[in-house]
Amino acid sequence: MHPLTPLITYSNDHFSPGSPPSHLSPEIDPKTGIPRPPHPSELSPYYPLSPGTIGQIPHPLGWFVPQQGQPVYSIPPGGFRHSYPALAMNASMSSLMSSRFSPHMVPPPAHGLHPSGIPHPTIVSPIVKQEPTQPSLSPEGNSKTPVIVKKEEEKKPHIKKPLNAFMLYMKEMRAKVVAECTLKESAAINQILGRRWHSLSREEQAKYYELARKERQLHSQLYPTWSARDNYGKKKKRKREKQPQQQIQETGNFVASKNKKPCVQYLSAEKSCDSPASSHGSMLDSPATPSTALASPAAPAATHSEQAQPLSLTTKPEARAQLSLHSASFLSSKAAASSSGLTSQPSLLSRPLPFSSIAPTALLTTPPSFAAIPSPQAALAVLQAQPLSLVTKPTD
DNA sequence: TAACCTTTGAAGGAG
DNA sequence: CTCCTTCAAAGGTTA
Repeated sequence: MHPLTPLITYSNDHFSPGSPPSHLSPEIDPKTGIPRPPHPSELSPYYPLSPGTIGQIPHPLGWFVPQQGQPVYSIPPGGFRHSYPALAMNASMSSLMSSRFSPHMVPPPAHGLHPSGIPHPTIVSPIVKQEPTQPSLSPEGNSKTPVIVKKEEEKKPHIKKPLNAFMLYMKEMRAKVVAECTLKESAAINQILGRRWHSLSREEQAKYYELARKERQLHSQLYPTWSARDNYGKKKKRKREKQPQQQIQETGNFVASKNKKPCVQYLSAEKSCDSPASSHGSMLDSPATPSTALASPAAPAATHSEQAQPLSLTTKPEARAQLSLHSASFLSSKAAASSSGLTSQPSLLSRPLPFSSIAPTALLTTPPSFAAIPSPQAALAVLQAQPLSLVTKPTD
């Protein structure tokens, strides 16, 4: 499918399996307990920019011209050769950097700069799906100076959002799932991936969270003035009348997440190849009984909550609902106990459970015990079977 | 041809 | 602070 394997650089050799928390902990924001952006000095080892990577920035359309006084990429006629000033060059060049953010930032590298050539740049050519014209600009285009300048600015390449943990995971695993399944629709594949994501072990998810964090760091370093808001409107607006929340309220079905097409449509189709997945990633075609893989005699009680919401305490309504349903057991679990800050810091609930906030020992000693529930669907069924009224506020 | 679908997570704006 | 919206990838499907 993909001529080039995306996320090549995200292979395990960039991780030290099982070690994420150890180097994450120092980056916890003392205030929030959330992993904070590292100091620039911390960044270089992860995202060292090679002359090549800088050189991969696309055409100097003028958007590189320092804006707001930021020191940025002054592009020599021959292309970028200088390192990004804010970042130290390092021989150990993170391939992440070169592959994720650079590939298409550059005209074909004269000296073979992007070995990976991974086709999923953060920056895409300005030609890509830009609004046909700049509405804000005068259609006549008679004036020049201010308009042109503005035009130049608006012509700046579309800087894409950095991929989040799940997106990174999807890129890495999609090919596998596609290969294992007969399915081809991305929507279906994504559903499978979503379930497998939840079945990943904490350690494995931590890898992707960490990667995503690094991506964001690098992204922010490369494009200090970029805002996610910049991309708003770049995509055609969806023509959905009903918002997910509205739908949920209307239906009263707290599990009917997102008001999207019934998952059944895809899930039923992918049944054949979808497996509850394990943390081994090699169980794409494993039977529907993951128990053998993850058989963990201990911790049967925490199974529900972990299965339903193994890691992410997202802001999604359904997720919160699930969390609420199981908050008691969840909070009484070992993981919860290890991250005692959870209860005292509500803000933590609004984002993925920061791995760095979890004691490394907890990450390592609380293996996902999904075995008790045969499948995510089963877990969901359990959740659905529990009336909301049963929600009890966890009391300590 | 372009939007939709589907997933999770991040970010930003509104209230 | 909470809630909501948008976008990120991807490719078959649909209008």
